Amino acid sequence: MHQLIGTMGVVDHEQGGLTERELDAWQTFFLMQEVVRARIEQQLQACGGLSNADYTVLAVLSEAPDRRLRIFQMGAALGWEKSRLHHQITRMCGRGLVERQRGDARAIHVALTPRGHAALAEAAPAHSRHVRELVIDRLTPAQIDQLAAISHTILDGLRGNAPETGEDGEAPTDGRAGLPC
Amino acid sequence: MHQLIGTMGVVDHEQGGLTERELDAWQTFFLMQEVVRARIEQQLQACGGLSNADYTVLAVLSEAPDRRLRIFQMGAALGWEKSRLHHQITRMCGRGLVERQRGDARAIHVALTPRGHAALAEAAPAHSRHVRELVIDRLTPAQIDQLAAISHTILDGLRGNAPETGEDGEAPTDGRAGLPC
DNA sequence: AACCATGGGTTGACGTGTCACCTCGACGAT
DNA sequence: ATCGTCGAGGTGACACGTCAACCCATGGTT
Repeated sequence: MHQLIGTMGVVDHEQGGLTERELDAWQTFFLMQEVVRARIEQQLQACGGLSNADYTVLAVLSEAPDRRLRIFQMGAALGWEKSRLHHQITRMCGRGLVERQRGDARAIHVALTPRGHAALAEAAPAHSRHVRELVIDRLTPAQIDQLAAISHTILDGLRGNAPETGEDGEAPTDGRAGLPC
Repeated sequence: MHQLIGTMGVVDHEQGGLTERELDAWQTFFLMQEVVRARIEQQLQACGGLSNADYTVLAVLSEAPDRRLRIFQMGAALGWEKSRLHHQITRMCGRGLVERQRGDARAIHVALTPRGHAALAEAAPAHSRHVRELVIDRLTPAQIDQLAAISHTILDGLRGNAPETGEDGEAPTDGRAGLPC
């Protein structure tokens, strides 16, 4: 089925410079990650009607001190944008999985409801069994460590060069004539 | 910033059974993949206004025999659902990146327009440079091979257990009483 | 006091992806 | 000839994420 034509066109080899091996690694990784993501999402949806985002939020909340967190704390914990989190929580509130609690001044907490906790408890075993089937059990212990090491390395690299959110120092005067490449 | 609380709650260790190392590998992998995805998307959007999906479609088309493909061929090549592809192509048609061509009987081809080819050619070098920065150059050659091997292994495993699209043999008579776990 | 900067939180519009369902021509069996 | 069905393609509703802008309380500056 999948032909692995992935993410890179002919145009690349000459100019950007990825060797055949690098290209293959990247394309295969990218496809794999897409498919794994999709499968996880489907499985979670099928057994319990949670999205992966739902599950993640529930999991983080269930680990929190009082089963509740302030939004920006969750954002920091998950590495999510506040806006994404807001929308997510709004949707989950609508389904009764979590609730917003306005603590006296300014502080808004998001708390796990009994319903949310039940949903998590019900979905968790099947979910981790599924992760095991799809990924963990396919790999040798050595490969699992390799994957962890690779992921850590890449993440560390990413922490360095931030996605330039108005870094104030770039092309100060020109009127955005061309593309910001 | 990121705290790696990832995708799994306390509930898991006991029941579903992932060891600490496995859990860490999975969570780190998942986070890494999310962040890499997001960065690639941002970069592509910033230089040339393409989404990653756009880029992929353009790349596949640019490699095709006559710079055109039938939709289902593209679907097979990319491993995408026909519906996703349809929406994607509709959007890209709207922007003049590709065009639909109705060949005499039944066959509908999607063809790269000059505009689409130009967009791809413009985006490609920066894109592969970016892939290099984010991923390839962070890893040792050995790690690149490991990543490729791991990805291939997982993908092969996935080809086996399909996502059960009406496999005709499951729970034939009951009225969907509980959850389909 | 008036001012503005910051940051937590919100909102809306938009692009993306999935699901379930629909159309329609081709083809085979009766 | 009619029916069934199969596969290519399309459609609409909805969930998810991102972006940019906004609200508003806090906490300095002057």
